[in-house]
Amino acid sequence: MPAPTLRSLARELGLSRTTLSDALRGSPRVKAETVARVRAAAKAAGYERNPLTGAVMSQLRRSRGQQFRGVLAVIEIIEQPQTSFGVRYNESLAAGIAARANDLGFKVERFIVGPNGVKLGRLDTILHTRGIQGLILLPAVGFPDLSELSWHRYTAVYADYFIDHPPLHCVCSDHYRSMVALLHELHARGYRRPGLFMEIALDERLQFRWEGAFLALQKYLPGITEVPALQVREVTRETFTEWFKRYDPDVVMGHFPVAMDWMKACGAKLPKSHGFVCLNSLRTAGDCAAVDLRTGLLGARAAELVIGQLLHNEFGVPEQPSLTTIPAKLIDGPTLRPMGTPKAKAPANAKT
Amino acid sequence: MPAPTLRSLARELGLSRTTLSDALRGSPRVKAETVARVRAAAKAAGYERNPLTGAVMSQLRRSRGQQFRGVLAVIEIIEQPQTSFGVRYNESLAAGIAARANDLGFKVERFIVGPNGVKLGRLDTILHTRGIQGLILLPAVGFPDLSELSWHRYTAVYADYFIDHPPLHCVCSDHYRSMVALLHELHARGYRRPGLFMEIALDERLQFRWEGAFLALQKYLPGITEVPALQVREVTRETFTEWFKRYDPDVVMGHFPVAMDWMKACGAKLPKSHGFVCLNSLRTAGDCAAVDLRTGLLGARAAELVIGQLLHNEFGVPEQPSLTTIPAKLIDGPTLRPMGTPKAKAPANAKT
DNA sequence: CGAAATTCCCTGACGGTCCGAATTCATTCG
DNA sequence: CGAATGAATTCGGACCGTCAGGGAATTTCG
Repeated sequence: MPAPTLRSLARELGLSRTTLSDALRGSPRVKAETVARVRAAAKAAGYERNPLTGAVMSQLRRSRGQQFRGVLAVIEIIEQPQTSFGVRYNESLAAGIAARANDLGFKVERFIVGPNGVKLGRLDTILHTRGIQGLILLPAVGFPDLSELSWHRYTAVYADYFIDHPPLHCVCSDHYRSMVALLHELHARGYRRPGLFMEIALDERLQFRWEGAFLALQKYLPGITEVPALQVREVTRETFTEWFKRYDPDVVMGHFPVAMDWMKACGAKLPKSHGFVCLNSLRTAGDCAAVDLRTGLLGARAAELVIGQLLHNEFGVPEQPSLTTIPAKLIDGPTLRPMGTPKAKAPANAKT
Repeated sequence: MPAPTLRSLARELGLSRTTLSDALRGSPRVKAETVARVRAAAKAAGYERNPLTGAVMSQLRRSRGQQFRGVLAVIEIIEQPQTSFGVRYNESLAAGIAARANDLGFKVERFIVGPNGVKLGRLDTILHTRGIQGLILLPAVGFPDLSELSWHRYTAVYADYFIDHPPLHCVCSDHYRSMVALLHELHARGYRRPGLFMEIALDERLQFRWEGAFLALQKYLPGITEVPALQVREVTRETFTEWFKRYDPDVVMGHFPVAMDWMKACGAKLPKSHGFVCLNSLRTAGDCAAVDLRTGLLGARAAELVIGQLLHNEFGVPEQPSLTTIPAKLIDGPTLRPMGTPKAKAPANAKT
């Protein structure tokens, strides 16, 4: 059975398509009794109005091709003061979202939930009155709870690993794969004692994907000397220096570029004697090799997903949430030996 | 002067509205020269295509058609004889694909590439003559190369972790997350010496995500006694038994249910003294706890992605491939202690 | 040279909206 | 009492950009 349309439904009821349209939108032009009859029949026939279609038609009809844009809400949940890095990360995501949304005929509006923004209940009414149905949630500290929103009205994507309240589709960088690719690259450049330092909280929210990949690859890349990862609550100069001197990694990976100074203070020459890679290019000033998490692309993909769902009239919490990931990319820099550089010590009896 | 519309512009140029529409979207139905002329005129007149309007219209036109909207090709690349498990896995995926595709008005057809099927070049012509544009590639052993196909005609998804020739969107189970969830569950049930055995080849194609998660979580779950993973080229009774006796894990995870027999032969009682979880429910006969990789859901999601791209006229290799994953689910079974069972040894001085 | 394939463009139909016109029915006024 | 006014409802026309199918003109091939 083909999906019912306004016209087919009108024929069945012996009314005109116009009356149906007006009735379903609750126009005062139509008698209340007729409205009720039409709505009941529509429900019985399984007719579903696509609000986006309606909006487009309306604007089209009214204003002669004047550029009409749909609206996406980009929502930030800010419970505590943000770090400057967190701000950069979210801005970069938002820029990617805005760019892709614009290509697809949407504009974005930012909302902030929390002490310095609106309450969740207030957001719900704002979105409702503005007719906004597509939401993109920027990563929040901890595990946010948005189950209060009237989800039957919205379709949404969370730009982080997972969210349980409610369980939504997520879009995030593929940290595991990125670490794997990074280690392969470093290995190809001749590094054999890769070291990883990290604040536990950063990796914990990723379910330790950075370290998980690091541990597994240390085992399976040929010729590696294992260096235990430095995982601490807070990375300080003292703990780093102690670790660095004790295990002497030939390349260091971590989030904080300041570690380069600490390494130099230990006598390391970058890139001659040691290498360094920052695990997030947004934390650097461009003066070292770094991992680009492709936040712009992530935002773009998030926008695509939400807009696709809007066009297909899919609202509410998905039956089965999925996670969409994009691998990161290494940005080369002056803190790494280039490819093909002879290793510090040429292997005596190399055996591939 | 009011904003120009497709129709007004068409009148000026002496063309039909359809030709304008096709030209502006770059359809191959219109001569290149005409396209250029139209585009120039549109620019001069200040006509701007509204992508949202176009998308909505397209959606509307298509959905109105009969329920049959096209055919998806499900393609298997079989270079070597398949294992019976491999067959089950692919069949389960295919079933999920077919079900979801059917809901969305698509039919599926199976194709086999390889010694017992068609050559790649032949497949290309078959797909072309049949007018099939949406492809879903089932997992292949190794890293298949499909770059020969005329990709500008197709839109595709690969049902595995990654493919480089060409780089396509992929859909796969989230093995890392699944292992994390499994270890948390086992921990909650009181197990403290989880053990993992695996054939290297199985984990290698997943970039060691099973073991990566295992290694990381062993470090961070409280009260765990670490048991080294048994990673071997081929799991035999001898190697398993030696490992099992030496480290005495209190719960064993692995792909091969036969290990239960080997454990029993060592004196283990399931579930009383030891637990067992099979890492892929398709390998079991339903007689043990197992991880359900949700192949049906994966197939469904793959179908959704391809159909979404078809409906949006997105063909060719994506600009940036992404990976979509779905977490697995533990199927409880008689080889695990239920929740809340007192541990074998109550901790003397428990400290949460 | 005739038949078949290809290239290129057009007509017709479509869904949901807005606006003006048409229809019905009650009320008011000459 | 008949006609005019007005309010309450419903309908028809026109419109947006798209898609499916058709047809004329050109090229290719037997």
